[in-house]
Amino acid sequence: MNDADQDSESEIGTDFIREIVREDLAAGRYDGLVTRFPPEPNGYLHIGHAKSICLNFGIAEEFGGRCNLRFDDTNPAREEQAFIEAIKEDVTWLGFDWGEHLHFASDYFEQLYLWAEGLIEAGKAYVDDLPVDEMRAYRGSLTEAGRNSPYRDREIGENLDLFRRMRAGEFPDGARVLRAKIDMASGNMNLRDPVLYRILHAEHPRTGTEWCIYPNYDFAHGQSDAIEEVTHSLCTLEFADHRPLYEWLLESIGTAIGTGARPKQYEFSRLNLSHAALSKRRLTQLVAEGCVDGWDDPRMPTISGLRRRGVPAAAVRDFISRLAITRSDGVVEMAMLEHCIREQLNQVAPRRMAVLRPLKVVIENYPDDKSELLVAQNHPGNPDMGTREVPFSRELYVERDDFMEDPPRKFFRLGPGREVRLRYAYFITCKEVIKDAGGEVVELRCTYDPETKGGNAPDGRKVKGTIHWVSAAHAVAAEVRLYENLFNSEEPPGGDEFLADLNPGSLEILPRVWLEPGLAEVTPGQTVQFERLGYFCRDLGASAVFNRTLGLRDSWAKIKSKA
RNA sequence: UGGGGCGUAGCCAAGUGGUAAGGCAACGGGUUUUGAUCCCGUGAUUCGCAGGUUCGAUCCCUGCCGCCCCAACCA
Repeated sequence: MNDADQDSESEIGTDFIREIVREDLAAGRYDGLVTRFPPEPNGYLHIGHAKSICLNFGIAEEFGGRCNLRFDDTNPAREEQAFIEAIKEDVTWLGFDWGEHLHFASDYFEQLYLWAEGLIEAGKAYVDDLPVDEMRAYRGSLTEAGRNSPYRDREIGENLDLFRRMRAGEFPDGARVLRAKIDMASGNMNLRDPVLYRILHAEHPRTGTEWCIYPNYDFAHGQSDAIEEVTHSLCTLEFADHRPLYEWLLESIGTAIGTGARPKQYEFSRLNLSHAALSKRRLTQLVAEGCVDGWDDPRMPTISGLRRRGVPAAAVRDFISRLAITRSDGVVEMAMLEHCIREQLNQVAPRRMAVLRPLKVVIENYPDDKSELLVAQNHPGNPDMGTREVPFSRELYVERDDFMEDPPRKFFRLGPGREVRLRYAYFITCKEVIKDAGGEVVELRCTYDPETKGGNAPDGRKVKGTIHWVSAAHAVAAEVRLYENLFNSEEPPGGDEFLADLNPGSLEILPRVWLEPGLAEVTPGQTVQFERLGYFCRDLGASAVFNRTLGLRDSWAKIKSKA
């Protein structure tokens, strides 16, 4: 092995799943490595799914295997074609490619059905007529064993006949189900004769009305894995209790892949993010109740929401790569994600100037009819990104927060009599504060020092503060949307109470902000840094709207709050 | 009176019979025409608790405590 190989080897994680994959491959237990990402198309993908996507596709890449995109579309009552399309778009945006391996559990309905008949013939499955509530009662409880259904010992012939008639559409929804015959006294509820097929006269997005019985998750998942020759079936912890059933079914059906081995299921803990809700149920509710603008609202933790917010896919991938794949559950702080976003954007976002909350400044000693173009760097840390010209004139806008009439200690910005630097322009000194009848500051009269053009004083005099600005006559108006966490609590409460925890200030709209003229050219989806303010992304839809991806770290805010 | 998991700093975690990596956050300091970036520095006498085995335990054993998941014809 050469150095390069060792380097790439060391980049592969050492989590327990990769450890298992490494061993299985070294021991030759499989012909190759196959993983799969298996979403149900009943909603949009969120950042928790990104963890699974990065894990499954990542492992496939690292070990020279492949990862299938498989839609687990076994419940037509909740699934839609639109979700299928959205999910494909999100996986692609994240940077992964399933190649030829786009699959659907519904592709296997016929095979699954045949296997079900096989199970009946082997005396391992039966048709049960118990109504739902009775079946629940027969199932027992967490501490009490269940009882056998009175239909459990039907003849194989009768079971086969009934199951075929279920398929033929002779019975209404809910009339009967097909159950595996395992053990009604098992401590594992999943083994108390789990339902395998239910009657559902619903139109399926892909198979239409061809079927009126559908396999459920347990009967479809493992077998689909086997059909696709998946070697390592990775899922989240809540499915750990299903593993014995997963294995029982593959064993009973007798499927095997490659060298005769079977797919194996491994579980890892799901991602929880602070100040957010990461379950499809809750996200669906937020959309349905109009708490947000839709699945791609920039406040949503969905992949499409992050995208619209201006978060680069690379930042999401980096975030996921810093997470560990373990079996312990916890809550990852939003600050971790924010760090990854800033780190990424800091490198790639061109710098621009924009004033969000304008305060007019008049430079009294600057000629009324004059304007000039000043050179500004597009990225101080990366000269390769070049420079641009920004217009300067007598009347400007600066940020209201950059002026204080009675500045506290450590405030380095504008105040009566103070001198500051206008970024890439001149030093200016505040000479007079103009207020309206209500005592509100509405304008600052200042003077500039022509000798300081570009931002440096020939006499070597220093200035503590540098503020951004925009020329009033040349500025372009736009709307800016400021986003904060959707929830106040680190961990929003369960049930429906999570809605009460919604942050009412999660969206603030600034209808009229002023941008330096060049900003009119930014294309939808492009992110720039408004200097000293944060990263802003031109909205995908509305024109002249910028979404704030994230503010810059603000140590002044800390100093101020301590004082 | 069930079954399955998990407990290492505020958060995410590595580690493993030989004396606790790293990242995020926080807090100091330096550089700076973004109070940004960047750079440097600061944290566990201790690994849920209590016993035991051992020359030595976070790692092995026993007991206890705490947290998560499971009783859809959802996935």
